[in-house]
Amino acid sequence: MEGNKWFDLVFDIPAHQAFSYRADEKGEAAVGKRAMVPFGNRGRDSLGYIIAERDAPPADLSESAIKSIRRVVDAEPLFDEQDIDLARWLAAYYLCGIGQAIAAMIPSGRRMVSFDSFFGGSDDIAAEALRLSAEQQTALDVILRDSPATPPLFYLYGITGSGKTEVFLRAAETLLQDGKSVIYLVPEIALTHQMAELIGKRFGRQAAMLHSGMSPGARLAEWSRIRRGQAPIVVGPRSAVFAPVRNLGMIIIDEEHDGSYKSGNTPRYHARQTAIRRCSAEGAKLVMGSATPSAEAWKLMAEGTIKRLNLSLRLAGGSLPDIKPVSLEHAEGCLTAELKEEIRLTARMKRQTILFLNRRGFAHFYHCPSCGYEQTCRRCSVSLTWHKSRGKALCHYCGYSEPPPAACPRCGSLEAGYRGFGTEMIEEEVRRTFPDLRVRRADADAVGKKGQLEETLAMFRAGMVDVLLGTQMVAKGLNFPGVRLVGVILADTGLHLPDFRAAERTFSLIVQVAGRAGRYFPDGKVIVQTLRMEDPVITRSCAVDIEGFFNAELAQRKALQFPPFTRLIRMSIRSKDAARADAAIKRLAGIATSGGAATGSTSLIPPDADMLGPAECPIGIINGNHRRQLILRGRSMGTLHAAARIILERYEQGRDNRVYLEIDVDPVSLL
DNA sequence: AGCACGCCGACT
DNA sequence: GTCGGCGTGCTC
Repeated sequence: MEGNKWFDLVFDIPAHQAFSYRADEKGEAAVGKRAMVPFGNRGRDSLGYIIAERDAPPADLSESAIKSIRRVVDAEPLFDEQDIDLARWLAAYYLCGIGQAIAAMIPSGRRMVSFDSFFGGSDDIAAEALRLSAEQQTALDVILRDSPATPPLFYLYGITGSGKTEVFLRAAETLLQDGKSVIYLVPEIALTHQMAELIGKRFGRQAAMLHSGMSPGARLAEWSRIRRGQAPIVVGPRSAVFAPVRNLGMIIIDEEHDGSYKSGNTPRYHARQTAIRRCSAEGAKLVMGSATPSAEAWKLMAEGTIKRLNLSLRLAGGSLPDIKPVSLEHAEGCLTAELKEEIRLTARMKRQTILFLNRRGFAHFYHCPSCGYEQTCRRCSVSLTWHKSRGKALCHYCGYSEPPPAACPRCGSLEAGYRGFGTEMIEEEVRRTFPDLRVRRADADAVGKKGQLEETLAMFRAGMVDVLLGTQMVAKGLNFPGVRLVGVILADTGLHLPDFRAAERTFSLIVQVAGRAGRYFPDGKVIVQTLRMEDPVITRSCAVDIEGFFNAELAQRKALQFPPFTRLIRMSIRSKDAARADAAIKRLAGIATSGGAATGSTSLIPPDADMLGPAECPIGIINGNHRRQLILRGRSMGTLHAAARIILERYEQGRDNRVYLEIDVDPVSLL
């Protein structure tokens, strides 16, 4: 009948199918809009994404079974065919529902909210008169040249301070002049602001920012502005890879090695992988950059798939700081004599110190020397962490706490106590050793309150703090001109983690932290304290020998058949009930190796692949959830995908409702 | 993912 | 007799 329309909708559920609905009465429905519809037995209407229009209802459905769209949410579409295409790819690659993929791509705000644009709507654009160095100019020329590769992949490889950002911005300017759009991805930290400020100055109102701290309504407003073509350059963290720019010319991935480019929840997409796909579908270039590339990128550069562009000089006149490994073996506390001496010297020079503590792994745990007892969380099986200010031992995964034991609970020894290095303990030792210095701590505990981190960093930048003590968050990308000394309290924490990327992460962390020192002066100094002076990861990171590190690391990965030489799909099971978790992972493994009990057929694992596990996860219990995992490992993602799809399909029939299955394609951490 | 349906055991 | 835990299956 003329005027009658039907639409296919998808929902944010694991199901891999669309549902057909009759058009709404007002006739506002259209592909790309969201709509409220009755769905299943749910009490209230569900939010669906309209992905297709049709002239007739599906043949296999009776007319009466089809419900109508109740209300259309959006006045204008939020996504188009190209976006739906990308969602289909995401769903197929990351093994999730199409609706889940769309939901991850689209802002969640229901109504647009006007907000103070970060850029203040200014039109005056600061013209950078800076001349590029020869290296920068060469890199820029290569990036802008037509390339036959699809997509063209480039990597600005250079030490911190070598001027990567300027090359990115120049390339962006040129593309914008050609009427193209640019997406500039940054890691998910304070860096977004720093970068946004720079880009706001440079591009004025043409720039848009999609920040995780924005309200859903503000995000939606910015999204619409981008979609209308009013902001051809977009800055943001990983989700900005979905920014609805028109005529995409280039995606930039700054600090490519950063772990925050991989999503931690479904769909667990990687912004790099997604960017490659987008660039290839839309004919755009992909330009990445870092001083410490990921192993994946390094291998692709070695093979020539990614064109490597070297930036070797520090522009501000500073040179790479001297990085000195120092043994912590015979130190009394957690500060070696060398480090203390340098802190003193730095203070006398009226300059600043950053002390970096990598807390992961085994920092500050309760240990009994006579019987070996360790105080661990009864729900999470990890060591409890001693927090002196609260007078409690805390679990870092679930928040469980216990009072400190007076004596060893198992053998009664009075020699038991807390060992290791926590930020609090170091803070105390630094304050005790240097009573006249102004010390501030920046870690997850100290920045609990909103704006406290910003305040601490602002004070540090303004020179009101002499020693900044902190974890990862002080390591990344922040530039403090007054810093002379960086001290790494214990470099080898994390090297013992049961994860094949432990060495890569430790290496890159040390090099990145070292880059914080002496960016603007030639006298930067880095002290790396370690209990493993001979460990090649430590010695090579102190020598900033990336070549040497990756030669060894990639040889190791190849020998052990780990990425980037293989691909992984991790399937993990989570349940409050240990027996259920065991049963579920066993069933999953059974399906993989024998096709499932019912069929009795042969293994679903492809000939060029194998299965690791099933096993308890390295952290066996988190928040009362028992965790099990198995890993499919193979040479090609194509065959792995095919196998995983069949395994999951069979697993779905007759699954236990109190068990959760999570799929991680290309997992970045196995913890 | 929700959520209802329908099936068995143990309680006011 | 019914309340309620738990497996099963569907959602246009």
